[in-house]
Amino acid sequence: MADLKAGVNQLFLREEELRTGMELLFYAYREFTAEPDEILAEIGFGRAHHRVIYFVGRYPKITVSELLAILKITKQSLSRVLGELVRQGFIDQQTGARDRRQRLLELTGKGVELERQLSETQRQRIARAYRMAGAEAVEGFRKVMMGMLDDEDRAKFTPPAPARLATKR
Amino acid sequence: MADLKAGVNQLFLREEELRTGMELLFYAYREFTAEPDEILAEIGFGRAHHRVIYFVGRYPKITVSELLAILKITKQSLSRVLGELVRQGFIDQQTGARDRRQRLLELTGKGVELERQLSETQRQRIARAYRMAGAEAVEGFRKVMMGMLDDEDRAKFTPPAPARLATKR
DNA sequence: GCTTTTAGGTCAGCCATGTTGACGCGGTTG
DNA sequence: CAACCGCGTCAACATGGCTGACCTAAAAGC
Repeated sequence: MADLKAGVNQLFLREEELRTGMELLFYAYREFTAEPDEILAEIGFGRAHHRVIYFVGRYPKITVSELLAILKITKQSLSRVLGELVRQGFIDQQTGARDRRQRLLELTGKGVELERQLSETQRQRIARAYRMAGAEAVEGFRKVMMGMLDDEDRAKFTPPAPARLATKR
Repeated sequence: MADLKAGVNQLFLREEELRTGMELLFYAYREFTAEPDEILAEIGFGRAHHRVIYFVGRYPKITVSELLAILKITKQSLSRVLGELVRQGFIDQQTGARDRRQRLLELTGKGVELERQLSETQRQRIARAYRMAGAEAVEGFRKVMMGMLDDEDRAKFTPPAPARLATKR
């Protein structure tokens, strides 16, 4: 009887624990994107533009197909926002040297500035959370988050050389 | 000189650390929603329907305004998906006893079944991540995630009585 | 008891961002 | 030189946000 009760209770706790995880992800993601979204709205951009700017800043000289592989959207969807960013001078395209079909993407000065501005609040939010939680908690956070990813995405974090560096350019 | 170098290196690590946090959130959220999205697409629903079903399941007899406060969308947006869910028999509305203007929302059997099906993959994903990372890591994960929230959302987790229980019904 | 506020719904239209499908151009490669 | 590939583009559609206007019925305030 006591055993049964303990079992039930454990199941309940587990259920609660899992729900907590789901909700933390939902709320955190929403608040994480809220502030940049406001800035973006002012200049007529959306979250999609932020993602492109972020990853182009993260991986300078990234090709369009590499970017597509990261974002996992169609090239038509990417094209819309990328085109605007290029036309408005936030991103530069240069023809690949080795393969002249490729467009290597890079932030302009203006692009770097916007990226910095957009990500600043997010960086602060994370930095605050890390500081409040402590180094050990951060390690746990990373472990759990990694565990949520599929192998493909997990690979982007583990190796000394991220996937793209293994790709011929 | 050594000090300077250490400082620079620490800054770099910090920058990398923060970027890692941002990206973990991006990838994890995307994969977290991918599987339910597929199921939803088959029955002509979208992610918005899932959110409504989830929170109605989580808080049976929740009112429309409480739901709006959680989701932080407009009532017109909610109305669209909630209406479909009610008409198709996934959610029941009953008039509030104390306040007859209120519609208390509840999942039907059909709704419970769909909720279970949708959340199952997410539960598994989280359970897997928790299991792989260990109890201590989970505690760290929770701490960091909580630190990312604004006070308002954080309050939903901390108290023995969630905000809605303090609300008169 | 009358007025105001509140809970909820509805119509209409706009926007951002995702999708599919088809097609074109130029560069690379077997 | 043919086939494939990287990239771009046109067109059409769906989802899910948004604003603004307007409605009913119930509750609350005076």
